[in-house]
Amino acid sequence: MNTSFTSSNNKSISASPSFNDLKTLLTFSQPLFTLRKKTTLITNGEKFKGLYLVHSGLLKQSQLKKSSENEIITHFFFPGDLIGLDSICEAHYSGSVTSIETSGLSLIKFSKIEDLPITKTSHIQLLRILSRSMRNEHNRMWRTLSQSSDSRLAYFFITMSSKFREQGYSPNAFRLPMSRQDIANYLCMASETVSRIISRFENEGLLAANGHEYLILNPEGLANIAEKT
Amino acid sequence: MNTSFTSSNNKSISASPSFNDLKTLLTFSQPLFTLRKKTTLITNGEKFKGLYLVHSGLLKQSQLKKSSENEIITHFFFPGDLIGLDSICEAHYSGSVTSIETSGLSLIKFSKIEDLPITKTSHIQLLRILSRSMRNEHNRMWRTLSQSSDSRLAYFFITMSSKFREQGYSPNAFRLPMSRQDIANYLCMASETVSRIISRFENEGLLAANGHEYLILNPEGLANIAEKT
DNA sequence: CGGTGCCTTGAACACAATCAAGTATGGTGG
DNA sequence: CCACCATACTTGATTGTGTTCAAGGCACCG
Repeated sequence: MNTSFTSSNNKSISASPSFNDLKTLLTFSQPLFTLRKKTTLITNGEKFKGLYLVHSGLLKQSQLKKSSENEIITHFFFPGDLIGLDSICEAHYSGSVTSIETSGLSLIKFSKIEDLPITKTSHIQLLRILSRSMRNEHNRMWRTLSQSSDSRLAYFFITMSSKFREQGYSPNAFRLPMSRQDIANYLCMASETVSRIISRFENEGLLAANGHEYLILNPEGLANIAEKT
Repeated sequence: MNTSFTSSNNKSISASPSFNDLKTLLTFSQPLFTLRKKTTLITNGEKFKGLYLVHSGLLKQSQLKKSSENEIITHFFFPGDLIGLDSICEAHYSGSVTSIETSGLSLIKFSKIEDLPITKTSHIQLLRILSRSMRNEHNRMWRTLSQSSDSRLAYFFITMSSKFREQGYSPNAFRLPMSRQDIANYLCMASETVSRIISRFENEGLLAANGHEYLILNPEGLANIAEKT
């Protein structure tokens, strides 16, 4: 493995947008527990138990299609993310959630929203979080739908890059634990296509990839590709 | 025009899921007003003013892509639907909303969520509505992303059919005021593709289309196509 | 070492977009 | 009411992007 890549994303979570908005909610948080890599946290159709807060690691939420056995990944959960937002007010979780890396989690337990003995203010906070995540989803949706594979993948790297920047890590050198197949399922393409485009990006000097380690060499170039149809 | 098609969807709205959940909210509803066909209700980036309740007609919400001039339609709003749910807790609406048919609307006015002097119960109702619409969005998203054009269009007709059934109209004979182009933009395909598939469905005896009037002849057949990849 | 899983690369194919006519339809003015 | 035009819709031919199928490479681990 090439050691010129810096992999420094293993410290505990710091500030994330969710945290400031959710102070009240977090007082309900139960003790932190560890989930080994490639372990299922939530199975498909499981009863809603509350929200999970990710402290470390990486998880994926996926829907399995009945017809074929290929999955579609609807979310990656990074440290600071809340798992289950799309199931608040529902009886069951949607899809299944599995850890990609060994992850640290805590459960914010409530079976129904009414069980939360919290104030009007925190309800508004919840509303705001839901609303924001809805808009993000929406944004991601039409991007994925209407853009070429090239711009989707370029945008993916840009998003990852700013995620690391927000958390105080280098935005230009990071490790993504998910496999090519996972990235492909997230962006709705074949893993071969992901490989091919990454190779091309490397030839064009946009980035360097070594296994799961990535170096962003030309952020502007990537941004240009992400923005064009 | 073939008169064997029954077009009976011009009575006022009846029960819709939203209504039971939103009684409190609806007390804020301002007087009903009329919007002529092909008129803009919300321009892109407009300041958030509140939710609009659709009483009659049909509207579309769309994002325009800067690069090309083709739009992507993110929502159709039928009677009983609320416009602006994805912008609650935001300063601005997302995208623009335009009437396809002459429509009757009322505004539920509030600039910020805090302005709503409503109870904890109604906040929970709002949360529930947001949550549900988030899940529906999600569902639609992965469908559109991962299914073939055939199954997307088949699913579209099935969805429309059950929408009419829910509102007490015939699920097998209805009028859809939107153009082929609108349907295409909603499903993220070319209008030619919509035409072609509809023609094929007609040849296969699944449905009959005459302008904007549609007859569902074989719901099970359509459902089969919708369910397969 | 030999295995297993993941990734890369090549070649052929398929689906849907685009380009290009040609055909209805609806609205307007004479 | 009809002639006309503009717009929407349909259909065909061609192209291109991305999938699928297939083979080979590379690293990790026993």
